[in-house]
Amino acid sequence: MNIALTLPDGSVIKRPAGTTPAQVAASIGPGLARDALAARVDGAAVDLDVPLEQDAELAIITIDSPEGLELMRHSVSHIMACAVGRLFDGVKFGIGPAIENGFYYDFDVDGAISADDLERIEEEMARIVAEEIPFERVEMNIEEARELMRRKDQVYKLELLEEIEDHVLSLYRTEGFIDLCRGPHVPQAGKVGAFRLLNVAGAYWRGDSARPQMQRIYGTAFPTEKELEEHLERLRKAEERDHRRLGQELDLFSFDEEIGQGLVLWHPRGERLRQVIEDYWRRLHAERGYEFVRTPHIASEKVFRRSGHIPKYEDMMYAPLVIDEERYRVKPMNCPAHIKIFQTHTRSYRDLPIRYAELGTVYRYELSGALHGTVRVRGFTQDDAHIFCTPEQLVSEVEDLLELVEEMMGAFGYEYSVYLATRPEVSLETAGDEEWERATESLRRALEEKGVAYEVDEGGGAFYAPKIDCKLHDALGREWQGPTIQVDLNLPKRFEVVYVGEDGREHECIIVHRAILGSLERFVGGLIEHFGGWFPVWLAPEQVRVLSITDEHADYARRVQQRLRAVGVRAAVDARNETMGYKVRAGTVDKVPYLLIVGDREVENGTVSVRSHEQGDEGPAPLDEFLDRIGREIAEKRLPDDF
RNA sequence: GCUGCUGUAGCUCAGUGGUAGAGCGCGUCCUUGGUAAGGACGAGGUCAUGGGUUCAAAUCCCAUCAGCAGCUCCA
Repeated sequence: MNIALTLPDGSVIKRPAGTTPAQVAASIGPGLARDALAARVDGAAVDLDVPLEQDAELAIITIDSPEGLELMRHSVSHIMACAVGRLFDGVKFGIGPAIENGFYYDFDVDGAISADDLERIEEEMARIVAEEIPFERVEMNIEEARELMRRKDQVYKLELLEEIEDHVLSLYRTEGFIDLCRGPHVPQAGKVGAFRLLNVAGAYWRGDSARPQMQRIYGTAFPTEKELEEHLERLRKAEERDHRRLGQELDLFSFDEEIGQGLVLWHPRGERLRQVIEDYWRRLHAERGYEFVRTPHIASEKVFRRSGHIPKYEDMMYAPLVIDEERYRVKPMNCPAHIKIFQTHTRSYRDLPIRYAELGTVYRYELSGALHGTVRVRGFTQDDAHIFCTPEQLVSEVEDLLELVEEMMGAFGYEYSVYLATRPEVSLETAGDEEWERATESLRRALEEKGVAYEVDEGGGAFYAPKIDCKLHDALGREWQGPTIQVDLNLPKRFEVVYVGEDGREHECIIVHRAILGSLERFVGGLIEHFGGWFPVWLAPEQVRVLSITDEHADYARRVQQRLRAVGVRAAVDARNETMGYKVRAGTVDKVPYLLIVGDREVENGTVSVRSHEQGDEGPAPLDEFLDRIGREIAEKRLPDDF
């Protein structure tokens, strides 16, 4: 009896029942036979040797598809597990999935797996590949599987089996290593591409810090050695952009053991960068009717009890300071203080909206292992603001915010995507369904009115607020937490924040809590990586460096510096007794966007010889012309060409 | 916080029981130079901190502190 197989191109072929996908692939061509890893039959992924018994849609999976790549990586994780089983005694296996860009496998072994072991494991894997060890699918019922894993003393697999309901399940055997697995897998180890083990780290069994910690080995695999190399090259490139590395190389910030973990020391260059950002931030906020306030770093615990932060977030707050027998806390947020300022007067609806902004430095406890450069720290500066408004004003306030977000993020060359995050499952109950609904609707309306494309993040809101979250896409294609706009449903009630309405009665105020940059520390860290340290001119800590060719040109160089400084350009002079090549290199290593070389010709003609990061040597230009040009670039916040 | 790795000059790193090293940077001198490293000489170290083992510790052991990777991807 023949069955009809429909191929992805729509053609139909007839084959005897019992034909396997491998045979079909072979009949189509030797190339496909060689590249085939698995098959898709009526949408379900299966092994190549599964007999086809009835009419079906059939697609051969090769390494060139995302699906094939993932499958191959998963198979490599099994090969790695097999190798680890060969090399170490009494290994207990956890799980080993394919992940984005690679795979991992968790092992429980005596002692630890070291970075040196990775090489041995890789070599063993290479042998397994060379031996073309087959991947054998074994089906058994759950009792047999349990018996097997009991016999092999695979406690983690037994635990996983506890949770499986299917009666018949599949296992894959790669020589001595047999693993519960849905499959499919490559037919034999020789079919996998180029792989590399990357690192080993601890990982809790099932991500639970109460459970045993296992050794997780991460690896990556690609169809070809070339693609693998390209990927490793990308990893190296990302490392070169690491803000921690650039922060040191460019002398932007540091940390010090005696100062404490997660506390940033901003050096002059880093602080200059920050101030440029802050000045820009202040200007935009002033233009949009914000008023600036400043509030203390510590406050009586009373206020944080009232705000609800102590009961909810005490774990993240620092221990109390006792002052005159009263307990104080280092502030973890600025909101209560802004509310107190609001409440120093009776507010009429005529006064609203009131927008208070503060670059407020707050301190929060983060697990020591979670700290990361300036991106995850224990003390950071929020670009915080609270908008006090009437319900009627809410939509237009949010619209205004969306404009602000667009303007600011554009200036830094960020694209971003927008999410409307709705009420989470566990959420503040003092605000009723209706209130949650109203606030969420206002956010939605503002997005619609502004024509902002957004996705709904169902249940992704804060405990106390629906919000609009923006995720920034950086130059390396990664995502960063960006601007957030939250309608606070908690604080107005707790602090009884009210205004007098047209009707002469008190009404509860709406408080919008928002941050555009988030934390200055994190934002600057992200910017460093986004630009790889080559900041656009408007941001660069040192915008211009004037290089004198010999001692005789030092005075002219300093005059040029003065002219630049007079128009607000951050300029330095390198009059060191060194060669031009040396100074040009130094300026390049320091990532200064413009180097101006001055020698006899320039002194004589009142020019500067321009070397820009983007163009290289541009030749001489009259100083006035250069002043115009850089002034324009700074005013326009011109971004590098590839942004 | 947990697991593993790491901590030597300002930076990057070598040194693995027996007198502390290199390159870069820094200083001085020579050199006065035209777009990514000119030459010579020199200064610079409680080898993260505190204990321990040893005739002897940067090196071995313990603790502490800090940094790095991961702890999110699930049969």
